[in-house]
Amino acid sequence: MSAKSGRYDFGEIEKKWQRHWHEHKTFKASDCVDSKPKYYVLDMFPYPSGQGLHVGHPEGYTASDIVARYKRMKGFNVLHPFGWDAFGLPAEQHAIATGTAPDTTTRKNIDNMRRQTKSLGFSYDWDREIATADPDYYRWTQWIFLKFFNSYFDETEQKAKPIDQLPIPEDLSEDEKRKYVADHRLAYEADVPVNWCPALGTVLANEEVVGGVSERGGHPVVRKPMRQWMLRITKFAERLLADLEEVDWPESIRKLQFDWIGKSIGAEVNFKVDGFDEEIWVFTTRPDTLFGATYMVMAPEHRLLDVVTTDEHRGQVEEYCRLAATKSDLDRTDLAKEKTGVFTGAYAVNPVNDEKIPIWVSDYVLISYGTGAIMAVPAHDERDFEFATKFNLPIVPVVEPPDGEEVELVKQGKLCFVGDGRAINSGQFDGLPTIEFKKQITDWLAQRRLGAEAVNYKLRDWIFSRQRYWGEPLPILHTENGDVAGLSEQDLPLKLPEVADYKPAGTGESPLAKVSDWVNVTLSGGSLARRETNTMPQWAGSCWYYLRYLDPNNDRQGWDPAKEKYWMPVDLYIGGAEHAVLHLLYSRFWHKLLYDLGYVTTKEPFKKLINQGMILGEDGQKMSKSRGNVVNPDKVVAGYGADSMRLYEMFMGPLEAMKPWSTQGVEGVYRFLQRLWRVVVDEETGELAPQVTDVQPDEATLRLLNQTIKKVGDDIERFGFNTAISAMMILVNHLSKQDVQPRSVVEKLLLILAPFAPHIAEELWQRLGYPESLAYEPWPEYDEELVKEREIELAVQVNGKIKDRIVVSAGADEEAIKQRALAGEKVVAAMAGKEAKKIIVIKSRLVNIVV
RNA sequence: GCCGGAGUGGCGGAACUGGCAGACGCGCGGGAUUCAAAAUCCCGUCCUGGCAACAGGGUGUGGGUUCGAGUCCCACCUCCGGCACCA
Repeated sequence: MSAKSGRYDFGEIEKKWQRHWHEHKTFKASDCVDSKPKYYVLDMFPYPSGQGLHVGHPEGYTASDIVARYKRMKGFNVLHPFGWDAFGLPAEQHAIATGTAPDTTTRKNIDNMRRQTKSLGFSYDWDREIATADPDYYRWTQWIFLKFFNSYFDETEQKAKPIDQLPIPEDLSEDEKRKYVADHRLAYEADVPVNWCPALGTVLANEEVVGGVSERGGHPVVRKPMRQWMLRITKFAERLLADLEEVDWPESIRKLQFDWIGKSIGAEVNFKVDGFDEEIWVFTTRPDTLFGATYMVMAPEHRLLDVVTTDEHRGQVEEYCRLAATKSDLDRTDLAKEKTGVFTGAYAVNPVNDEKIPIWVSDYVLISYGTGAIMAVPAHDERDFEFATKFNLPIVPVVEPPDGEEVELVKQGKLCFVGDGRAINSGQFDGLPTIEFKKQITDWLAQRRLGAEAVNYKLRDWIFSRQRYWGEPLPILHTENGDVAGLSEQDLPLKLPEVADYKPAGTGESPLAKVSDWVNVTLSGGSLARRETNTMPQWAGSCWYYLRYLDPNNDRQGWDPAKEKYWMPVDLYIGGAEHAVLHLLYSRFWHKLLYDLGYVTTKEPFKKLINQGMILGEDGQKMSKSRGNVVNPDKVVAGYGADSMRLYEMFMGPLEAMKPWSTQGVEGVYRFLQRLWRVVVDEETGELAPQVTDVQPDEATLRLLNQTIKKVGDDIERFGFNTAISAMMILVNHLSKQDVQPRSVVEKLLLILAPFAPHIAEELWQRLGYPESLAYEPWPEYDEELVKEREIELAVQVNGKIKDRIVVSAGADEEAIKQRALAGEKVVAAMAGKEAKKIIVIKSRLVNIVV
């Protein structure tokens, strides 16, 4: 045991204050307090993995915690909650392998990660902790699903409405009515191609398929249409796009969402099929190139393909389609660069010139975009050009490029040109500029009912079901007469049943299908029904968790409207960039439904968004078990304490940047905290250091203190935590060199350090004689006058090179500065007798003498 | 291929709307303290030449604008991230 009993014992101190905060409920957030402005700081909640917390997690959590603690000191009523994204594949896979219930695994993992999270001293209101796999939580996830199921989208008002307000055409039979309603629900069933692995008897997610075979086991995977639940997110595409204008998000994330939604404006054009009473619609963004359409391509899955194919070509076409079905999306694109396709034997009639063009089938046309068929204009589309070249199809140029040497090549059909220009080979439209031509031809088509302006989005409807056990059951019944009914809200939650084993049913159904006494239901009237056995995807619970935090224990509503009105929107949302598209888009989508139905009052859920960067291993590589470079937060906390861990993660570099871990770097901030400790505490005795007295600080100290208070506050506001810490280091370095430590300076230092390193700040604050926690102490003010220097050193340049330095008073006028600068010996020497042509004086910076 | 972001000492990184490049930390070198070590403290540390004063060079590369460029403009190189036949 060391003789120095007063050392910085972070272990004891951190335990003590974590207990204190817990027992005093220091960070309990009070709802609807009108005397203070509110501030809602949210972390992206983690999946409770068996690996436990990763050093990447505390990075974002520390940043948000600093803001939360800072805002409390600035007088805000802060909501800072935490919870668990508890449904997920790993627990289910563990269950399949070991038989342990996912619920058991998940609880165990949550307990461990909660312990780890608490050990870092974040100021969460733990009374609001939630877990998405908890029936009291997923009851409301199911409730929102029923809102989707029981709503339709009113196109004219561009908003969701309750399904009972849907106008139904008069002359429909009961069956037709039911179908009409089903077709308008925002949650609906459809057959869509999914990754089906016959060997595993299950459907795989895209990331589980590598090179056409399953990631686990390497079994073949085919695209197979299967019945899935879908959410009609495409109806909200326009609003999801438009409202991106309202959020304060990184430009890159907004762009990502913008591109993901992928709006394009063009026209749909009707081509008759020669010799058939059929017509094929195509979508194009370049209706001005219609005269250059020399063939047509249909996707292998196109409804009319089988109809138009001639007997002579049927064998080839069917073989091609069969092959295409075995390709994953990835094979269709990346791996198979070379275009493939076969002729169907059929011809379409180009509506602008009545020319017959051959119809081909190729998988470079996607069934899921536009109409599933295209008019091919090889002269002005790279993909069509490649295809036409390979299969010797004609190339007719119809756009003359503005100028440049490639004009002739384009006109000869030897070069593909995709830009704007003037129309050629286009009959009466010749000479029109592209933009004008687009308008005219669209009108021309519309008048003849051969086409119309059309908008398409890359965004697809969301496949909202998984053939899994460990997810929210869809609250749906399939009745004997073939009807699909939502459960009534009183019957929620629909809990997951216990199952004998977690293996998939093998039929493509979830393990729930094997639980017959759960699946089979007798309705009140005595008729039978089957429960939906699909469960929701992992994204579901995270789509609305920020709302449940507002009122986590409410068993009558998902949340109290008054609390929603008070707390929303989330003022600051911090999390990883990997959720840039899906999670953020999906929750925006859910939020908009809830907005339309009047359950929330803001259009957008998250006002400001920050993405923390990834933390790499000490070797600069991505952390992974196989590389053996994973840093365990528990070890860091045990070795240096939570305050050092927090401080180091913030000191590493800008929050958004990707940066490598360095254990020696942790030691650096640890030394900083020890130095601070010794400024305040006598290490030998453990008493308050005798140098800490009530003296007035000297001027240099006072100026530095004021500058530091200003810088730390400003830096927190702009999330520049690394530079804030560096400023505090400068102040502590300065103080540690002084013989006396003015109490007033030390106290203010502790207050501005508290958001970063709260345990040591609380401990020293208490040792200075304050009985209460500093969590709600007002943030120190600074004196603007004391931030400015009294005397300033200026560099004196001659022709841009520094030759001398002068010290002037802060108020010195330009003329005086010039005189001082010119008087210096070194300057005189550097000017070598020449006349000063121009003298530039930048007050507080430098003087430049041009000769 | 397309779209973002970034290139600054041995390392992580600072540098406000163009104004003293390298703050702060790590590492390294030297010293103090110590029987010795750990810890701590002090000094030094962009590169080149010089014992030194000092001189010259320097923010991925090449140009440009400017009294002055890490910062602005043009062209290019490299790395990272995302998307990937969306007609």
